[in-house]
Amino acid sequence: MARTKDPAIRTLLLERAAHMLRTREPITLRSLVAGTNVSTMAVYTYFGGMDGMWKALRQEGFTRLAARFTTVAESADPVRDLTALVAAYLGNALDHPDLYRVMFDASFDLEDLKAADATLEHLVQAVRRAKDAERFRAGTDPLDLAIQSWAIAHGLVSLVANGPLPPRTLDHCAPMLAALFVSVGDDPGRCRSSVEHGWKRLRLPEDR
Amino acid sequence: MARTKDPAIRTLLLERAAHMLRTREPITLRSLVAGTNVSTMAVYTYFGGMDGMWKALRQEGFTRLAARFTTVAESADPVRDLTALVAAYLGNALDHPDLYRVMFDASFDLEDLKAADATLEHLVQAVRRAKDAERFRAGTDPLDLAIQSWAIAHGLVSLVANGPLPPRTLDHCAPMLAALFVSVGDDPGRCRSSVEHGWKRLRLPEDR
DNA sequence: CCAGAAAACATAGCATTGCTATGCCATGTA
DNA sequence: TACATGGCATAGCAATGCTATGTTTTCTGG
Repeated sequence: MARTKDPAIRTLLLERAAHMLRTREPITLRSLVAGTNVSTMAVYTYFGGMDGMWKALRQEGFTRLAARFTTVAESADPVRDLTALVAAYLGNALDHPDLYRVMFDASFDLEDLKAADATLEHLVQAVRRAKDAERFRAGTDPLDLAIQSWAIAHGLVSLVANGPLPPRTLDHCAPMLAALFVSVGDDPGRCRSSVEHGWKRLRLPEDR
Repeated sequence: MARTKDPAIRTLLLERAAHMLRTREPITLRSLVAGTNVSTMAVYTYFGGMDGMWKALRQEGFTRLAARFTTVAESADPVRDLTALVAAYLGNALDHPDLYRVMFDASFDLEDLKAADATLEHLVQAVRRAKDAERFRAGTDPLDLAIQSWAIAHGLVSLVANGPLPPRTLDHCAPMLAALFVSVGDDPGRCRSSVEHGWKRLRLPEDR
């Protein structure tokens, strides 16, 4: 009945946007389509405008984060796994700092919230497993502890990604997580070991 | 030898910008000077451009934060005071959420860093007093613990101010701080009491 | 007291931004 | 095979930040 959209163009634009974000090129409507052989109108047919493009890019960021979370294998030690998830969170943010900034920029709408919730759910599950393994007290709310872990990770990484603090600041994450886990009932000795093992998954950049 | 700048114009523009930020009006070069009887050039003579204006606004934000910190009276309980400082931090961010967003937006330069360091120093001093009072272990680095407290506050408040999480999320701050303080040696019972007393200073908005 | 100069200030115009109006063309359907 | 629908290209719009240029004001040196 009519011409159909080509999804390849959508991903082409998104990848180009992500690339320009990495290379610190300013992303404008015209600079985005320059070089490609699509016109500015493509941005409107596929995203409804630049705002929609930024939103799609934000979604892409959460998708990548979720993908990275799935690479964290489940072990017999759920506290280790939880720490590893947080380490993966930091690693993802460090690998794509500009994308991370975009993800938590202004204008969080309902769809973004769902994406954020989906990634948060990974943490919730890990907390739940730790609670089932009786590492955490029975009264512990998995969602609460997941949010607290998230807040620690996000607080550190956003202070680092936005400039105020140097990358080595992220080393504070492990002891902070350990303090948090101990406060909800984990044995200090075991906790330290679990966090250390989980934390090893994070590879920090050299230039810090 | 020449005409001199009128500092009143500078503060007029800054206050107007802060007001427009609160009322969610888009701040553009022309909209900023509209209504006032200064021309667009004033923005360039006083700030060197819109970027400079945003930077000045960021500085203003840190100044307000520092002013709020000074309202936190020193008591005999340094852990309580430290908690009260963090509560003041959250309160300030909640009172001026848009200004807070601007403060931690992109483009942190050296001057912004100094302003941030100055406010961080308040926390460092509080930690130092707590350490002197032997609430924290001797090996505790005041700067480290201050940064960790900052990260908790910033993580929570930025997740709230940017949308993903509801305001009541900030309630997590007190237990997180307590967990952190206990992890560096404070007695759990005393810590809980101190944090509770310091936390009371925060007045959360009703609509949460 | 008064020229002169330097800096604040006003006006106008520039390139660039995101967006929309308009027409063309490809493609799936009847 | 005709046609209508929606993707696509072009051109142009208002608004943005900024700069060039002239005017006015005010401090200074003689």
